[in-house]
Amino acid sequence: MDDSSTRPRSSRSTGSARLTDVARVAGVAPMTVSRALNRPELVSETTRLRVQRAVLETGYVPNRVAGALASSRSRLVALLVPTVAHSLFAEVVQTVMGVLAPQGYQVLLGLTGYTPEQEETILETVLSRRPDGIVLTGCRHSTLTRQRLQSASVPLVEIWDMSDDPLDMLVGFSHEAVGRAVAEHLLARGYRRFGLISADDSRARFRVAGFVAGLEDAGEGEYQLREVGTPSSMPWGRDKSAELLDSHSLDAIVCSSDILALGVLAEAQSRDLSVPGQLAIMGFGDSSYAAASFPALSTVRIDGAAIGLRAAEHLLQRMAQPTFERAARTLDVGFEIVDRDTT
Amino acid sequence: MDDSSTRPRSSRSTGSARLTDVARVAGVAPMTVSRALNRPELVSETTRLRVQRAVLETGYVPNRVAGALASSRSRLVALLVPTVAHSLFAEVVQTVMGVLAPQGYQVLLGLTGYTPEQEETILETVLSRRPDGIVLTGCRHSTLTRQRLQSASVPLVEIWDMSDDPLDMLVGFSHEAVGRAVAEHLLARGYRRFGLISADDSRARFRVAGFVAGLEDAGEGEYQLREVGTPSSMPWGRDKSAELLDSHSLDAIVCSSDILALGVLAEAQSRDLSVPGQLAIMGFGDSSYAAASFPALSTVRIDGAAIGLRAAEHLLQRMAQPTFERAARTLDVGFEIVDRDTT
DNA sequence: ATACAAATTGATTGCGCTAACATTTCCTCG
DNA sequence: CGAGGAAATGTTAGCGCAATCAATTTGTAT
Repeated sequence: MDDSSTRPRSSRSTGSARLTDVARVAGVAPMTVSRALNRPELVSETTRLRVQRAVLETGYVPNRVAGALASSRSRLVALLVPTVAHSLFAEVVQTVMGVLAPQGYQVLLGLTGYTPEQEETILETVLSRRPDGIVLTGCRHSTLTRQRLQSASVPLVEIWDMSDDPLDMLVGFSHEAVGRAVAEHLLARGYRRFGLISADDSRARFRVAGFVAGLEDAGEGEYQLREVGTPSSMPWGRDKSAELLDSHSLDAIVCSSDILALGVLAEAQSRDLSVPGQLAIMGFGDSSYAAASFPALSTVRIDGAAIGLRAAEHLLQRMAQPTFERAARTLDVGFEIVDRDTT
Repeated sequence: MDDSSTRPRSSRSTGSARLTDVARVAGVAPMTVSRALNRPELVSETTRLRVQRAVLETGYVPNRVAGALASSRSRLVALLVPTVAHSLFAEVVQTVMGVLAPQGYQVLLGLTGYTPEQEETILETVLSRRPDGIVLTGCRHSTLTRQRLQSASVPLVEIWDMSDDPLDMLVGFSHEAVGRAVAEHLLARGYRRFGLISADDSRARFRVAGFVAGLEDAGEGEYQLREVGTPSSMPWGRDKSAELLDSHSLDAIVCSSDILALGVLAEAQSRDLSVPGQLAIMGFGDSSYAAASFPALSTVRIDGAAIGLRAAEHLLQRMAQPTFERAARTLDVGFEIVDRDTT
């Protein structure tokens, strides 16, 4: 009999169909419904179909909140990036989600800005959701952040950076190496007097440090540094380059992002400086528009998709085998200097 | 007494500190700890401090999964966009999160691609988390999607589109109106023979339809349409414009995104066509690089930040007052034709 | 047929928290 | 100084699901 008319409900219930409702309609035990939905291979074909029909009839939508509590598996991955308003991080988000979604993981997105304080706050709220895995941008975290991550013992991938002692897994590239490579590249092309325009975030600073180290190693070149606030934008690039050009005689300006470089380019054009004849310009990121600017922007290409892909894959592997391989795994995806028409 | 040495734990427990552990250390009831953390105004100053100290001592991180189950409030907002690899949607994500995070809401991100099927799948998994609110891109949903949204009765904002019968709240602009406005604008400038390069997503198609309607209303102009796949890219723009220019004599090419327009621009330059003298080009979106291309790209500006902001605000209001004002609220944020140097 | 293992289904219990109500403590005022 | 109410705290009982183990059915070999 199917007397589904009366069902007692406490005042705290949400009112929507539950597992037990489906079970009653299908004429099986709640546990069997749970299995039919989550581990169909444990259930006979006939009951599976009956359950399926009952689900449709009741309009049942599983409550994964309850499921997560009961099983201590949230099927949630936290993804923490500074921003999505930057195409490189957007690419990472896009790729990570593309890999995780088919595996049944949902993504809890967190924007940390560029400050450790915000990272700390957001990490706490994120951990309270008990994610099965975390992808975290950067390797420099506050002490509290490191403590929390360690005691949470959640599979973790740090991305977008290199470190000698990652907390768990790591997929990225060395910002210092980028800076050095750019320095060597530009020195080789004969540029000597550099302006540096850098965002005030820690990774951009590492690239600057690498650049300076590159000059020192070569024993050549001099530089002027200007920092800009976040988010980087064309006006920042334009203003700071104007400042630099007004006060110094420069061969080249190196920027911590393509968008800043575009601002520099605009400033150069407004001064009728030939690029790269009178002023060379170097960006960072190889954004989609870098190739389309005129002249086409020289820059450093970072493969955000590769980082996202590998990070997600590592995470999946670790989540599937939580105990296996606790040794840190580090992957350097490298970078590439793209020599277009501004250097 | 503080005999916190032995605490019985079932095999199903996760092992980390719970509310009861904090309560024992603080010497109060679990419920008091819950209140001290979630509704501190209900708790005396002294106990609040004792609880705070106990939290630090135990390293307690609240389990919001359990909290959500018990209270039927997840403090989760689902945000569904086609992609974040497009700066306009990234801007929406950025803004929505910027508004919601300070209010204690976390964001569950879903990428729907541009297909109703994916939207359907993702919506189901999203609903299983029992979000307190949903921001959904677009107004055209499958029947199942509409049913699910209605029976879930979750505060909902549809964005990025206009509709006469929104499911709940709506913040966007009319794609048809964009198409018409572009048609009128270009006709007024004397262009008559148009190429249209459009992505194969429904909203881009509406803009095309609007454009065509604009031509028909004016009784002037002719057009050739080419559709491209997603994601849009410079090569798509370049290839399709080459195809169009090879077979037709055109005054202007209208694209469904700036990145396509950049491809058209590249093709025009490779053919030594003067822009806009021999070929005018129109983009869509006013991406950051539109102003930086050479010549600077004419386009249609959409204020993604405004959409995200208003959508989040509407959602917050509705979530705070679930029963109040069930009447649909619609907001048209409009758009603006940005006339730069390619038209 | 009978015994035994494998496959399938069911009953119980608890994940960690908060709603709802009960109780105690504190304060105010006649 | 005790009544009465407000403020603070405690107790109980789930939220909806899956881990666990028990019970049943099915299949198979002798």
